Amino acid sequence: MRQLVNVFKALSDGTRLRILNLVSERECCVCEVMQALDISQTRASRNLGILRDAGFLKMWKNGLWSYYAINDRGTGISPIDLANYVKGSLAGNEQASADLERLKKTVRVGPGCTCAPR
Amino acid sequence: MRQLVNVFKALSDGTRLRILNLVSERECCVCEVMQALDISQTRASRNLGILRDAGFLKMWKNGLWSYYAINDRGTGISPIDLANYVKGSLAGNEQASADLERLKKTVRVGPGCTCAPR
DNA sequence: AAACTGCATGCGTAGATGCGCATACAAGCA
DNA sequence: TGCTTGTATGCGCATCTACGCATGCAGTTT
Repeated sequence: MRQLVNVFKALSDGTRLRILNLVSERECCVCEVMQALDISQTRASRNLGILRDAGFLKMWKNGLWSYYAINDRGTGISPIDLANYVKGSLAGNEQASADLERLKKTVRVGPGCTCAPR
Repeated sequence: MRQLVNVFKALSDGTRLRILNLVSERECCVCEVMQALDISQTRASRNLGILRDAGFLKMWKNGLWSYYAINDRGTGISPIDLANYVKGSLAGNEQASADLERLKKTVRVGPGCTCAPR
């Protein structure tokens, strides 16, 4: 659960989406990201690190430079099927399973509470 | 961009992931979510609203009750291909396009900065 | 009409987040 | 060994976020 939340947190920032857009094009070092996005070094480095920690990017060093690229060994994760994705990801989750169990025991509070959509 | 960020922000919370897990099972009214997740009414209502605003859920009222269900008319989005998804989503984005343009004009600062991975 | 019920929301607060500044660090060069 | 350079990080601050409390509101029941 926490891991899944962190994956989405990593994507919850415009700067990081822009970085992913860049790095999807080709691998980049920090200075290239700074220039391409016109952002500070701190900002570039920090957000690249967040994306790496979340599993989206891999990083390697070559001399003074740190290179970042899409992590092809990442955990597989599109908003139409995202709800389904979430459901699937929580399939073995203890808390989520418990939620589903309690859902079954849920009391339909009112008399008219029979859920008729549309 | 902002819209895409909001989609991910909506997913950046454990309570909301749990709610999605529930509502994927079947439509729910607020009181059911409260009970199944063992959370307050305020918390259930607010997070259901956030998921609705982000496009994940549809909502309809029936008497006193508000029902929520997966919005099947949502914009299509899945972390293996999520980076690719982001890239695709930003394809027509003005800022992202400008980023890519500036990337082309990027100066490779150092002499050894020729990006040799692995 | 009054009381009740399920849900939404303004407000306040504690904690999380983004990022600039300054600095640390490691690698290359003189 | 110093000096330079590309990158990482501790700290502080402004802002955002989640959520409880209290209350508002609409629909139902009596």
